[in-house]
Amino acid sequence: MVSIKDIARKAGVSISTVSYALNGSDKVTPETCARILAIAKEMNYVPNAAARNLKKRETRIIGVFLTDFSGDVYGDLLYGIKEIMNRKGYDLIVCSGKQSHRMLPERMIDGAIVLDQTFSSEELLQYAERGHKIIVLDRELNHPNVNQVLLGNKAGGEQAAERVLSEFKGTTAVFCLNDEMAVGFYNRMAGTGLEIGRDIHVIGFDNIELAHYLQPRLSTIDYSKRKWGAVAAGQLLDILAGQPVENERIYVTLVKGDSIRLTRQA
Amino acid sequence: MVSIKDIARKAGVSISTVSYALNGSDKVTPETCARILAIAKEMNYVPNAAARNLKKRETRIIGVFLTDFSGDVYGDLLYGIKEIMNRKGYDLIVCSGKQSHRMLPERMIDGAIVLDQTFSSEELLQYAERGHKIIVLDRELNHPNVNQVLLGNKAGGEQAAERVLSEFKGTTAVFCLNDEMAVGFYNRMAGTGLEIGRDIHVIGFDNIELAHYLQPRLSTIDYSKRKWGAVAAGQLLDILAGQPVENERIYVTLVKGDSIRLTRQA
DNA sequence: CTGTTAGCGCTTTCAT
DNA sequence: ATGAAAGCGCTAACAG
Repeated sequence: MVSIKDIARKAGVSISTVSYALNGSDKVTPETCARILAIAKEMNYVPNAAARNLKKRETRIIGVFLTDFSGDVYGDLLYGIKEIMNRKGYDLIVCSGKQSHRMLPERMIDGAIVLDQTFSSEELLQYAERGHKIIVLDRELNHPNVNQVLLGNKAGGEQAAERVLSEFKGTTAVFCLNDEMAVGFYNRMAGTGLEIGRDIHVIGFDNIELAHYLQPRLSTIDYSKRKWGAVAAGQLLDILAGQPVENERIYVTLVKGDSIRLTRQA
Repeated sequence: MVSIKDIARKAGVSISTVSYALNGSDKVTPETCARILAIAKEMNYVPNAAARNLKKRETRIIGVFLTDFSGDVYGDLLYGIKEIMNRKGYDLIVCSGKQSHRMLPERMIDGAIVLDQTFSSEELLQYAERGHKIIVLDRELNHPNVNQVLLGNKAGGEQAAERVLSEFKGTTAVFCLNDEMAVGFYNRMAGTGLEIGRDIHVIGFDNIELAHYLQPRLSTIDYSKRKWGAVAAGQLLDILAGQPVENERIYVTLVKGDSIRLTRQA
């Protein structure tokens, strides 16, 4: 493994000069800099992340914690996060499972975006208390180092559901937690003689792609997953920079399908 | 940030004793060990990953590189990988995008599983040449530090497709790269008057959940994504341990739908 | 069984 | 403009 020490030796300069050159400092003459860079390239030098992290006390990586890796929802969400993070020179890693709980306290990442109920609120609060910066997407949590971006608002979210239920005149209504559960419900209903949209009414959440292809087409609550991620990322960057931020909510809307029938137009 | 130095001071021992105690070495008496552990806990000590990584020259983390985070395929694949990795005390991080290309050379991870064509084969070969261990899922690559797990085999894979095409007697057959493309193709065909399964025949790959809900039901190539991931993980662990491994293939099978009609039963 | 010590590779003051 | 040197937090000889 070639280190700056090797480069320094070969270039006949000190390691600090190499470090400066490698980091584009203007403390080194363009000539020296160019020479060092050339030697570094020739020697296939690659900086060592652990050493840099240890010294700088930051990794420029943020972690996203998910309950699992499956599901249609995460793709856009992560895209939204990544887009914002990369723009600010932060890298993104996605983690799941028990072992991932060490990442934040052991300082492998500079901050976290959490959509994973296996992190208890006490645990997160403890991290926050130690100075770690966290955005939660799946709960409310009050701490200077924690911010939240939740779904729904007075103009859309729960109100849409409430309106649906209040206007609904049928016999049985089912409000599924999300579209995936709705799909499971569809499957369970198949062959029972009960018809969705007539005998039983279903409404989902997330508006996954599959919802469009169900028969009858699923009514569901939609929102921009990418926006959700982007807002979360922006907030994390802000609190990492020591700026105060307000909690935010992502608008949600009702996408009408045929799995539920209302008396009036929704 | 509390370090082993702080613990050592408080416990009245040296930092090496603390380190030994923390790592469960039998070089420390149970009493000393217990006392140190208690103090560590009391002080909310958490080890610093960067320092450990720097010293030990390993991170016990492996990276999975994907072209993007979306899609139905990755969930099971990652589950398969994680299951095996965690069992051996390795952590898993999932990465995507340009910045993720630094992870391996900068030694933030001990090895990589690649399903991402934005990594050129030359790039991967270069990493392998420097000693990094890699499993590729999306190409063939011959190097002692690289292994591959590809889909398909003589009994299933390409042969299924070949058989489908050879037995097919219609006018137009479309072999989509994967189910997602097939879905796009269905949508493009909608309202054209052409009927899938009669005028145009389609076969996909991956057997994503959505395939079951398409009308007509999509014929597709199926395989165990979880197995794919598990085999890849197992191979990576083997080459990390310095053991020789053989390239492997994952069996694939044809799932017959109504999007293609064969003369004989497939 | 415990302590001393020498780094791992890097950044960054401070001196020259 | 460059170098010397300290030290980030940890592990692991080696010495006692």
